[in-house]
Amino acid sequence: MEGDSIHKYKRGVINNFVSVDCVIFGFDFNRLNVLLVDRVLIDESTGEEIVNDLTLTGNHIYENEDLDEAAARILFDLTGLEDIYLKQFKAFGSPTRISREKDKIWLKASGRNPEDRIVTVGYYSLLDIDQVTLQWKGRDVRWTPVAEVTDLGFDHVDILNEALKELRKDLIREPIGFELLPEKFTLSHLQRVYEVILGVNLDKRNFRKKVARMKYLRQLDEKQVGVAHKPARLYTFDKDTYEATRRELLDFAI
Amino acid sequence: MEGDSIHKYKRGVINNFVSVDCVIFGFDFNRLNVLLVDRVLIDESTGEEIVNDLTLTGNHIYENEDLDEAAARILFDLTGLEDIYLKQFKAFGSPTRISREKDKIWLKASGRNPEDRIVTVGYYSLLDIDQVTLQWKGRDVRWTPVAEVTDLGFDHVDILNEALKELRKDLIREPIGFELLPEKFTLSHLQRVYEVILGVNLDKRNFRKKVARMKYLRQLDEKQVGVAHKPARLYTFDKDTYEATRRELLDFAI
DNA sequence: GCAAAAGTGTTCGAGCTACACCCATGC
DNA sequence: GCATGGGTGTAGCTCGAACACTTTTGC
Repeated sequence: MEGDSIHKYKRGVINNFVSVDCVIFGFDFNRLNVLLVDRVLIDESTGEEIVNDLTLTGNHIYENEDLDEAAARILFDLTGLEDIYLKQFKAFGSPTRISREKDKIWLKASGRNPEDRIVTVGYYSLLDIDQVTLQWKGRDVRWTPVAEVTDLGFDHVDILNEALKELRKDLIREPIGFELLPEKFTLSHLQRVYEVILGVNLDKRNFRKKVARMKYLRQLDEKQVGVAHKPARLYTFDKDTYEATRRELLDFAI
Repeated sequence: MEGDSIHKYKRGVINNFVSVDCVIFGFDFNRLNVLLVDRVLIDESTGEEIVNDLTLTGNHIYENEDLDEAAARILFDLTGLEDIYLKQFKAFGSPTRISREKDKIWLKASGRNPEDRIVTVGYYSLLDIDQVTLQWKGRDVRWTPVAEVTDLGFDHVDILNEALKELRKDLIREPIGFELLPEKFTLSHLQRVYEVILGVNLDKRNFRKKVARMKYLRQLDEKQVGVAHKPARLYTFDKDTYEATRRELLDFAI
């Protein structure tokens, strides 16, 4: 996997002034989760933990690499996945982004100058939670329910919150919910995606009537197997149908 | 005005790696326009024009300045206006953003290294076209109909197109159309904003029924004066009512 | 046979679409 | 008095909201 990555993605001279941070969302049918990496720094002499918290996954860009490429590279390094839903949502450039002591200590220990001004570009990603390799540059990676995230390194709580806002907006307007599910999914699972992320309860019958109108959600001749209840029909997203039937200008709301 | 600007906005050490570009939209009841600045370079010895085209307005950020501040500063320098609708819409970071010969010549003449990698953050702005001072750093500034823009310096055509896409999306979803109009406006003018930007024809009666439902568009006890037809009632946007009555989750569309 | 989730129809009201004529003003 | 845009209502249809019961499977 790492070998592929080295060939597939450009590596080159690091740009020290611009980075990309990825907010990677996964869904476990009960909660929305975000992929975070452990940030641990131990004092060599005393054995004391100086830093021990979590961050998003991010990286400086390479000089020969576009922003979208950098985000795809980070996502690939972290998950081994490609062709994943990935969207740039906001650039963060406050001059005081890095002001907490532990962030400065961490940067110094990583051979960086904590006084450097770094502008970071945020991407969020949606993927099927069951496909991920939880390893990144020797650091532990873990899924954490978004609702339980309280503090993160750097300004990553801000970045996560902005990603969430954008995700909620996009989820309402564009068909992306199933990006968090396996390729074949049930309508109940899809409904859960909307309920959990938007924090609402939806009526099952009304939801299904709505789906029936979306021709691009295609019913398959397959059912769930091995479940202790009436097995549900499986659906899939049909991209061609979506492209063909999407109405460019829906209603507008002033 | 310039004096104010120097006091109001931070000036400091320039960050050479990140810039902000502003796509400033104005509306003249027939067309959507964008504010562009002339880029002219004349060979001192021969008197020959080496470069003569147009660009968006942009600038490097200062080290002590946030991205939003930089955008507001640029907008202020260019228009003398503050508290104007301004929205970050996308970061542009292709390593080949600056590859055309005339862009390199221009940068060299401005004392920059054209091989430097610069990531730029795009903002778009909506304002009343009649309030603008058309002067910027000694360069001529002009309103140009968006439909007539064919080529611009650097990658500014890409930036403009992305801004337009974002504007159209936002216009449908959020009440921002009147940002392009004077504080008091008629419903016909508002309707024109939607028609021109979205490229559609709207029914006058249906449009007005819709507006009647939006309590935040408040009818004033004032009418147009000096027009050669029945004078129209004036409306204004009531921000408090908007904040109070906005429904956070409208309908969702899968 | 029981626990668990799948699947299905109707009624009501709000809002979208389409469509045509009279009104107030300046010149 | 005429040219110009302002201002208004109705009918049909689609879609959203609310609401309860039967079906199929594993155990």
